[in-house]
Amino acid sequence: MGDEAPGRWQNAARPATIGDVAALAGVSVPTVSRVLTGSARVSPGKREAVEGAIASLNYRPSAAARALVSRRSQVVAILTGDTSRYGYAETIRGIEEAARSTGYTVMIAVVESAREDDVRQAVQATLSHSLAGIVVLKFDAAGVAALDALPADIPTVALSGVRDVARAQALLDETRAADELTTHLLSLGHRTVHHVRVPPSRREDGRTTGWRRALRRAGAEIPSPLDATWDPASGVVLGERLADTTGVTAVFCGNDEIAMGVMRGLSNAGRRVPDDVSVAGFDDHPLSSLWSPALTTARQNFAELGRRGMMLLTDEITGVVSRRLWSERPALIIRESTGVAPREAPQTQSS
Amino acid sequence: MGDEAPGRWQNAARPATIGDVAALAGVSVPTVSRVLTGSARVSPGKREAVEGAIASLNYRPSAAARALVSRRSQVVAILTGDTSRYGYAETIRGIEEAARSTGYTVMIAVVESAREDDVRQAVQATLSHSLAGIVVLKFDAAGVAALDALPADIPTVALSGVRDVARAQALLDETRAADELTTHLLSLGHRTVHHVRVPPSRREDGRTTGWRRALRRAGAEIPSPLDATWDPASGVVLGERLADTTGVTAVFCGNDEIAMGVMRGLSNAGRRVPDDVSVAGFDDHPLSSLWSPALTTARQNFAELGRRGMMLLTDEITGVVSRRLWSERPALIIRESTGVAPREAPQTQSS
DNA sequence: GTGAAAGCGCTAACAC
DNA sequence: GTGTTAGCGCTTTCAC
Repeated sequence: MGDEAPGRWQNAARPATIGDVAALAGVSVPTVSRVLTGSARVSPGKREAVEGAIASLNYRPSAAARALVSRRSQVVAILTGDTSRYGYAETIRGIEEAARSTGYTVMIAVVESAREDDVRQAVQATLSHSLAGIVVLKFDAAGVAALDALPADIPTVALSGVRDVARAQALLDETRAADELTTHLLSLGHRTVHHVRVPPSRREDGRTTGWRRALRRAGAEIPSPLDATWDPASGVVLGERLADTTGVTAVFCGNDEIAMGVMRGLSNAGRRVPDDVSVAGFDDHPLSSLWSPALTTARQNFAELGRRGMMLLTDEITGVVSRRLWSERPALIIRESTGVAPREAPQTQSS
Repeated sequence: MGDEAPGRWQNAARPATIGDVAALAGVSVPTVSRVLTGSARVSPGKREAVEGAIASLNYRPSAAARALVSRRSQVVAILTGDTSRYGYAETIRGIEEAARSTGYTVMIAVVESAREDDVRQAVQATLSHSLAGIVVLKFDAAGVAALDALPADIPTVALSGVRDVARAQALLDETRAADELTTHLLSLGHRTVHHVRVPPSRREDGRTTGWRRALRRAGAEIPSPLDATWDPASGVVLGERLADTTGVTAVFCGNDEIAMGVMRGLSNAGRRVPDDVSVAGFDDHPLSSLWSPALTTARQNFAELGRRGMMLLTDEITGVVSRRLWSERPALIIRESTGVAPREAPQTQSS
């Protein structure tokens, strides 16, 4: 034995197993398991021995083995079309916070587009990892498609702006908020409100629906919405175009970043905000209050949406009976970018 | 048999296993495994039978069982102090993109603070999930502490602005970029450059070091840096304070969002940017080019940092010999917020 | 309370 | 090429 290389196998990087703990503590493997999971009473003496062994071996139970045998997991997946844009990132932060405080770990699966192979790839990758449940961000077409592709037998929560009775859901009532914001603009004397929308998740998003509803109720003309991309710079071109359009005195934008682009475009074209044109955004982005002029908007509490969604998911997982719905109305934030309509609509300045 | 409730067990929600596939295809379990993993040649006939069975059973291999037996995993963890702020979110997006294109799934573990229990909790939670490797965002004190707490025997990559020879690393050379930006400001005739920094990851971050180095080299006075929080609004107060300080004609801010706050504060105090005071940021935030005046900054390609970091991790995992380092210098973006120094330093306006 | 035995779904080692 | 055997690290019966 003296010939053997010292610790050739013993000191290998193999992590300690439950068997090592049991051996060191002088108990059986199931007893260690009972201490770990608290599934049954263990005598104080053995419990201490086990805890000592765990500490001295720096033992960590294998999540893979646990998931395999118990058919349960402490991992929740987030299925989403994006991770870094403001609303998405904040929602993910909320989910992660609530998950961590409940002992879950989050896994992220990005659905690149609503194309069938992208959706299938994301769903397959997700489902192969034994999961406790799934949170789907139904913020865009990719998220909507992903939710549709999910089997019904796994705990799932949908996060979005549109009610969907089939699943547990947390939502921000953006239709109501957009209605209020548009109505506020009309109350300032604007004859109508133009609309620049971000890429919709379905035919039409709540923000557009609420805007349309408010105009219809007021009997105002309903201009065709302009389509921006997610890139704030796309708003610049649209702002310049709106500056060239007769009768534009108020613009409601799908989010604050697009609104900032639109304001830049308007100002490139010599229009002053809010003197010539009022501009409102949506979300209450952290930079909106610092912008000049500070942006009128509707505050969407995305982090809270994520937290509440995760709480609903916990209910789904544990089988707790709940309303399966959480909803909040974004609050109007009136700042400097909106004001009373100009006495007469400014004329087109270009050529 | 006719008495048995139809499909009482057969149709239970139990997902198909490799055994089900083998039975349906009329082959052995290992043969199915060989088709799945491509670990050995399988005759075309059996391969087709297996693929047919997989499709008709909608079979998905269990990641838990695979990880358990093969001691390998297709999951990489991201250890980070934050998920939603701009640089973090973009970096995570880059990691996820590169991971997905290589067949990995990402798991997120947030380290709440650099406090020992927060770090231990996050590290333990991470390591219990059998992982292929770990990417650590060393952007803040929490990330630095987490990296230190990680065992050396698991593939790891550090992402940050400071060189660290012990580990594979991707970095953005912010020291050089901050030096360049400061030097640019001095070349515009400013006698010195004030500095507002974001919370540093260590004693001092590269941005501050580069700023200090440029001032020292030029023989300029080195003012004490001002400390902002991560909240852009914290810049407003500092901007107002700088407006009250004699001799402030140029300010270099730790990131663009703080710079926007500082500009708002300066403008609250009646200072014009860049006529009275030049302001530079760092990062090239998507809104920086839309701000009025458009922000001078250094572009940090965080998404690329994430992608490159993930590629380095793949090398670490597969044992490919590589330089274990990727680095890029942020490019200077000169826009409207910086200009030549005013003829004489503006006097304090307050009281 | 505690241990022995079984087995989760899969891959690795080894025959043939 | 293909099947048989063994076993990854745990939890879960089931005796005692």
